[in-house]
Amino acid sequence: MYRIQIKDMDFEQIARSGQCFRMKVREEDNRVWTIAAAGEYVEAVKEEDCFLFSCGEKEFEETWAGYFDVQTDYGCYKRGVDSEDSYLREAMEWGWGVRILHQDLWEMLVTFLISQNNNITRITGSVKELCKQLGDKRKGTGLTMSSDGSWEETERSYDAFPKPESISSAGLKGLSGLGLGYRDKYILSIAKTCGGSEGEQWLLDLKEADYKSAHTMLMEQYGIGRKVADCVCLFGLHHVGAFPVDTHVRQILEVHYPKGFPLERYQGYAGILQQYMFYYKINQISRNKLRGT
DNA sequence: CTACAGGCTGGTG
DNA sequence: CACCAGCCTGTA
Repeated sequence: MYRIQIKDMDFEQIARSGQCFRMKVREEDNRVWTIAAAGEYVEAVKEEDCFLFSCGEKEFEETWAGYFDVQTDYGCYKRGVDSEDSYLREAMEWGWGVRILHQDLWEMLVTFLISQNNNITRITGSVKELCKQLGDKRKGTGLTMSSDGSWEETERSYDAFPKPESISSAGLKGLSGLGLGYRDKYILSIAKTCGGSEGEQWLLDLKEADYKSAHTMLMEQYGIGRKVADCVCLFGLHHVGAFPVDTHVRQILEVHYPKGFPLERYQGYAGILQQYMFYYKINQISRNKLRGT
């Protein structure tokens, strides 16, 4: 186990911000967050003023510190926002613990192909089922509270995200029943692109490319348009200047930024601000419930 | 029942 | 170029 203090971070908010679909609370104990990413698995709980992870310090530093973007000070971004911009201010206040995760590129390609013209509930279900059907079964370590009230490490099994080759060999037939709908052919196509040594090289090239070239490379792929390409850039390549415009963000822009979002002002990190606004928007319903309206 | 999901493709004007 | 019908299907 490993304890660490991380500012500006909240699991609930990150999990509900629509950037990852494999982070959820344990059914048996809703204090425990389960996180599966890039073939690894970890569980974590929030304590007084820090977080407790089920892994050791070494694994945390090698895998999860990067994943949760802990080295980045989000306070800087928040302070840089226009004090006159009340919408963005409110959004950041509401989603104070939102961060942009460093997620696996291949997983983001598949996940955001699934996300198109789709809703979060169904995306989550499809990703879960995809891993269950085609991913490796693995053993990981989780957290369980013992009778004396202290946390202890316990073994868990989980489904890893399937490799490109697993999806390719499954074919359209193997992808049916996952609730993918017409997106199945896009998933199969990207699996073929990413599979083998040639596919690995393509992924490496993508990682080395700058935002603009990466976006172009992504747009060339079957089923990937402007929005999905931007999501992959932001969540899979950590080009935080990428600013995905979906139906929600478009509505936000129409209502709150009729003259356009000030991208020039926030050049290089507008994607982070987009995430606060997106989170604020999609959780509007639960926010209204809290207010009693 | 209809409308709509963190859109994209392919065809048309 | 701009425009847009059609697409799978679960959920509100």
